[in-house]
Parts: sequence; structure tokens; C-alpha cells
Amino acid sequence: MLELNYLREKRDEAVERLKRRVNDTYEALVDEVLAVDVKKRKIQHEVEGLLAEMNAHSKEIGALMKKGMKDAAEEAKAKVAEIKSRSQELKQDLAKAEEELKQLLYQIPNAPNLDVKEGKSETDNEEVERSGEIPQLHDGAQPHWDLAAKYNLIDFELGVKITGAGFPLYLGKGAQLQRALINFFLDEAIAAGYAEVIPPLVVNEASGYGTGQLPDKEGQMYHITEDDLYLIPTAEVPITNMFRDVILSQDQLPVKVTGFTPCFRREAGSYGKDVRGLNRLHQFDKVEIVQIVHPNESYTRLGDMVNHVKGILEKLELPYRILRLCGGDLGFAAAITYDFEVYSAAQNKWLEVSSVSNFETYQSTRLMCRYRGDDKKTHLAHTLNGSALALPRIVAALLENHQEPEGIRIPKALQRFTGFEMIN
RNA sequence: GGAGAGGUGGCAGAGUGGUCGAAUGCACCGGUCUUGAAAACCGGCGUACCGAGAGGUACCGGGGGUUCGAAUCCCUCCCUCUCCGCCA
Repeated sequence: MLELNYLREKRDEAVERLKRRVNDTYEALVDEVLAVDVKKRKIQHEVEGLLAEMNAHSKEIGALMKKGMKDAAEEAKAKVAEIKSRSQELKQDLAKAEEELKQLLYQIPNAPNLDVKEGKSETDNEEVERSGEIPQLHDGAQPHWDLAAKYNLIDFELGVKITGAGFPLYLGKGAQLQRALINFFLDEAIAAGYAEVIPPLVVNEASGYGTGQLPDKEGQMYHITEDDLYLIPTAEVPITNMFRDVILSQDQLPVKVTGFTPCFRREAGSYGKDVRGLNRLHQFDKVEIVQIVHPNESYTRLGDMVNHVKGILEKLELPYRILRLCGGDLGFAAAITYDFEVYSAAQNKWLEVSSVSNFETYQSTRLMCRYRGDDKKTHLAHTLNGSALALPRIVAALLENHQEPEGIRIPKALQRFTGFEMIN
């Protein structure tokens, strides 16, 4: 949610920023919010005046009763009864206005950072950086799904038998490669100052709301209806919810947490596009990095996170590019997002492997994640997160880009984690 | 799955209809003392919203009810803990 105060104080700036998303309903929504807010405050003022009156009378009644002044007490009671019926009506109006306000705020996405380009879809994303050589593959080079079969690394059909499509089974060196990547990514994160956690893979409804998967993206999560719990679509959910309803002290910031978890996504409605091999799965492994930071430094920290991901991709010797998403392609909760894509040499396309975002206060308003500033007051913290990294497409790119006629070469940095230098 | 206990401020823990936004202790912040620290003593110390301010309102797990008045009584839902059973 956007902060109401921000809209009140900087309405024009908010509208200007929202324009990046190329959707003209937002300006009207902002103004509607402001109008309802005025109405709400007016009602609130009135209600609280009446309640104050009632409270005063009630106290008076207590005193009168004690003194035995029954008649005077009865008189006061009658007065209260009258005020009460009026206040109850107003209370309902107030509740209605509050609900209306909330519903309106839920419909407004985060206001993009002004660096974000106006644009409708992914074709408007800006490439801000590109690094690494796109390898020239030998004749007979294959896409990863063929390589996975050739070297017996992944069995997609067996996964179908056990569970269903999108739940691959990793075998032998394929499984070891997964384990190696997870450890490599975690060690990199720890070296960068992140504290490792192993969170639950199943979360309750409140956590789903906290990070914004609920109520909108309900269909993307697996729902255990019997216990009303959800399988996590990303470690962002349990990790960020560690800080739900928490007031941190300023010197605890920045909080940096990393965690490895499997991720479960129903991928409802996304059939037919890029579904071959490892490109899109219902279950996949990912190491996530999360930061809770002081608002003044969230963009510096975002830069650190981008550099962190770059470092990993370079160590894996994969060619990558960084895209700054345009307004229209930006997620609902993000103020800015950098997508990392690695080049998949045999499929001849870029595959998204990481997404690093600053949510500013959009998540923390819902989470109520705050810190106590120098002024002793509470302020909303900024939250950021990024994948560092998601495994399947990295594996796809590693297999494809590092394939040689005699086998698949493991990048040097990864060898101490795999324990082998070649898959052959 | 069965039985029981309980949810109060950062934590612990009182409070069973008005004097309770809530005792007390710990923690924390400021001060006195001290070369410095500790101890001791004094003072402060929940969150949110409304208001220029004075101040007001709400919140004792959530929701509803009784009452002039509810942390306290009633209903309902949720959660946690303990014991037994089962299991890694």
C-alpha cells in the first residue's frame, strides 16, 4: 500500500511517478483516496467528539451513584442514550469510509522511481548493462533438456509420474550440481554480510497478506485447504514476514537476511510460453536475499544487491544483461526492479534468473515493519529483495553455455562445491 | 486424535464492572553521585489516528453482545502451551 500521508503531502509527485506505469486510472484513484480521506476525517472528528461527551457523562454517573444521587444519575443516563444512538450511526459511516479508503489504496500500485521509464510492456524495458561473451558453441550443441537426458542429470518424465509436469527429478551429478549451486549462492550471500535462515516452507494467511501474495495473487500459490496454509512461492514470504509488526531500532539497520528454499508456484494461466525443460517449473530452488533498511539508503543498498548478483554471474562465467523494467512491466509492489537475464546459447534467448527490487515503504505499510529513528518516533522501513539466485535457468545456461564435445565444463568457482570439473 | 491450561505494554507479571492505558519488577533513555564504570538514588518510558495547540479517540488475541460505563461478565472464532496417544 502507498502511504496515505505521502499522497496527502505529495499528491503531484505520486501522480507523476505513477504515470510511468502508463495506466490513466491511477490519477483518478489517488484523487478519490484524498476525497474519501477528507470525508473520513470529518466523520472521525465528529464521532470522537460525541464519544468524549459520552465518556464524560459515564464518569459523572459513577460519581453520582456513589453519592446516592439517583435522579441526577438517571437524567445523565438519558442524555447518554441519546448521544449514543447518534454516535452509532456515525460510527458506521466511519467504518464504511475507512473500508472504502483501504479498498482504494489496495488498487493503487507502488509509485515507480523517477528513473523508471514510462512503458507498456517488456519491449519497453531498458537494458542498462551487458557483460560477458556469448559463447560460440560447437557443431551439434544441444539445448539443456537434451543435455540433461544425455548425461542423465534430470528426469522430467519420472517427475511427471511421481507428481506431475513441472516437478523434475534431479539425478546423480544433476542433483549434486543443485546442491553445489545452493551452497555456492549461500556462501556468497554470507560473505556479503547476510545472515542465513532456514524458514518454514508453508505459511499462514497473515504472512500471505504481509507480502502481498494475498488477496490478489491467490491463484499462484498452492493452498493446503485442510489447514488453510500456503506453500511458499518464494523465500521472500517467510523471510520478510519475520519482520511483520516489528519495530527495529535504527542501529539494527540494515537487516540483511538470506535463505535457501524450494519455491512452489502453480503458474496458473501461463501455459504455452517458455515451458520446455527447466524454463518454467512448479517447484524450483532459490536462494533469496532480503534487506530491511533506512529509507535514506535504500537505493545504495539496491545497488549493492545488484552488484552482488553481478558478482555471482561473473563467477559462473555466464553472459548476462541487466534490464531496468519499464513502468508497465514493473510488479505491483515494486518502485524499481532490475531483472537479470543470462544468455542461453543453445536456445538463443535470454532467460530471466534474478529480479532485484526496492519496494520502498509499499510492503512495510502492510507489514507494519518500522524502525525507531533519532527523533524517537517510528518510521516505516524500506524493504528490498532479490533472487541470488534461482537455480533452474542458471542450470540451463550452465549446461548450454559450458558444453563442449567432451562434456560440460564446471566453472572454476563452482568446482570446490561440486567436487568434479566435468559432467561427461 | 484425546484431556487440560492460558492469551494483558520490549519481556516477566498483577489486575474480576467506574478511581485502569492499566500496579510491580526487569530492560531501555535522561540525570545525580564517580577519575571512569558498576551500584544506589531521582525522573522518564506502549502503539495508532484526529487536532495548529490544549487536548481527544481507539487498542488488554480477533469479532460480536450485556451495561450509563467492560481488560474484568456473556457468546463466538483464532492462536499458544502442557500431558497422553501416534510418528521422524
